[in-house]
Amino acid sequence: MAVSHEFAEEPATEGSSETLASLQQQLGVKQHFKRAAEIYAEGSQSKHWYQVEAGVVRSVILFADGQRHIANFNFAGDYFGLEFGNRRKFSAEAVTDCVLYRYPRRTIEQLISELPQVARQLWNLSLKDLAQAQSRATVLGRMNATMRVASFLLELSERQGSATLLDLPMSRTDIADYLGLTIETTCRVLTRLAEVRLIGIPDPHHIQIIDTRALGTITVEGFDPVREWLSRSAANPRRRPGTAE
Amino acid sequence: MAVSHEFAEEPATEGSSETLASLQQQLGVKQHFKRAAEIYAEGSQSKHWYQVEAGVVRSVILFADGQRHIANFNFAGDYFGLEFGNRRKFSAEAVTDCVLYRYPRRTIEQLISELPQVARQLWNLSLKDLAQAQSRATVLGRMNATMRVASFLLELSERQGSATLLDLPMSRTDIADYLGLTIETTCRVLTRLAEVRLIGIPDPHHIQIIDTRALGTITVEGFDPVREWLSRSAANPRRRPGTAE
DNA sequence: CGCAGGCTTGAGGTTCCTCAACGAGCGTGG
DNA sequence: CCACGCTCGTTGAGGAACCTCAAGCCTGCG
Repeated sequence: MAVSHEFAEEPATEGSSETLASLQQQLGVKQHFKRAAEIYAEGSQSKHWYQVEAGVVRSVILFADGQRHIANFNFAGDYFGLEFGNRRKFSAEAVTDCVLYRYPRRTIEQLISELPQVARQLWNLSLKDLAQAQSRATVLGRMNATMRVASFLLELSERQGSATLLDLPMSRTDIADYLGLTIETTCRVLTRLAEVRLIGIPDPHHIQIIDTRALGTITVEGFDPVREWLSRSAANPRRRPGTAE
Repeated sequence: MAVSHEFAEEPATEGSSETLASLQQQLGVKQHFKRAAEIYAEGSQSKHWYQVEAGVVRSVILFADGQRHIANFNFAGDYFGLEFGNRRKFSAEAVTDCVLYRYPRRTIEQLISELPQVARQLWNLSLKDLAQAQSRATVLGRMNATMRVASFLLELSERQGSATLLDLPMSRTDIADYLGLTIETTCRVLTRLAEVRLIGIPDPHHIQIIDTRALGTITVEGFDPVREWLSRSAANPRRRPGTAE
């Protein structure tokens, strides 16, 4: 029931989001998935699409050589599973226990012809996904490890209402596969960001963002405090403030 | 009542695309752009969308540190410039001299409400762009330089009707910025692929694909003939690759 | 002929990956 | 209760891949 203000951020839509949201009672089937459960498999028929009511879902693709790539994380309110073509290009898995609404795909045709507003909303959802996918392509194509992690943290922060104490429900491996890094590099960067006091890591699944602005500077300008810190400590091996030893 | 046509199958562009295509005479304005001309600028208002009639267009984003990323190349028949939000996130530039149809964005609203088929087609275009953007994210996130170049050549081949003699209208710099590599690395990989006889390079803007299957193997399984060739030539300088032993 | 721009190639350096080990948390069973 | 195995996260050492810097080449053009 707590589903209300999904994609109401941009004024681009004329406040008609009620139309789409109101459908979930009529058409949606509520489903529960345990952590790590598969919601649908890569290559299977795309007969449904989904909305996350609670929990987190990841879209995963596996390579022949064993590599894994995560295309997206879907949080409460997000829609997913709308694809072109009849075959899934990614599998969807529950990162945490989660609750989903499931919609039959074939009703889309009716929705579109009967409710132009819904058609517009569905299209807008895809356009937003497109913008996000393009943004990720630039991240993966042009950013170094520190920038990628910083952008991930900021993205997560936005998704959580600009919170500074972030909840990281996914594993380090998930983050690495999302950012095109190895788990080791991901770990190291997080450690370094904590060492330079841009973030705090109270426990592996929570991150306190201390300096949002500096994190933004990293992603935009490529300034790398990790490297900065390394050269500083090399030039001036005096112990940094804060760390025991 | 129910539309029997389920979902558009594989041949998505054909069949119902007449509706959308037939609009270009009524609504489209034909425009010409010289090579390297800017069609629209990053940050400008998105008041139009386009279809390429002839030539090639690139979508470009610039970073504060001077880095450049190409989100997409658009060839004859492609649509581009449909975005979420009112501001361009990328600029569009003519790779070659080109001819475009320009459509006013505001007519979309009318089209959608009056012609559900058109709404469906527009949405499908975005879904295809989305799939392609996600595919590129995995390429940039998980493939090494050789795999990226190979996948680029195959993509180009498909776009050109599975041709084996490819036309490369864009510069090496463009390719590098599209693949998230430097121009030097791009050059080197192409040279190596030619040395191992997977491709031929009659001139810098044409590439002959000699072994499509092997190129596919590179992208799918990660097998790297460049590396293979390097180690072989080190161990046995006269042996030619291509036959397993 | 000289110049400019795009392409190619080489040498050296940096980043990130690979391999390896270790520790913390946690459920299971003795 | 502790021992044990297991997963996940963290850290270090060394190497590979790619980038940076630099030079040389080719073609087209004034």
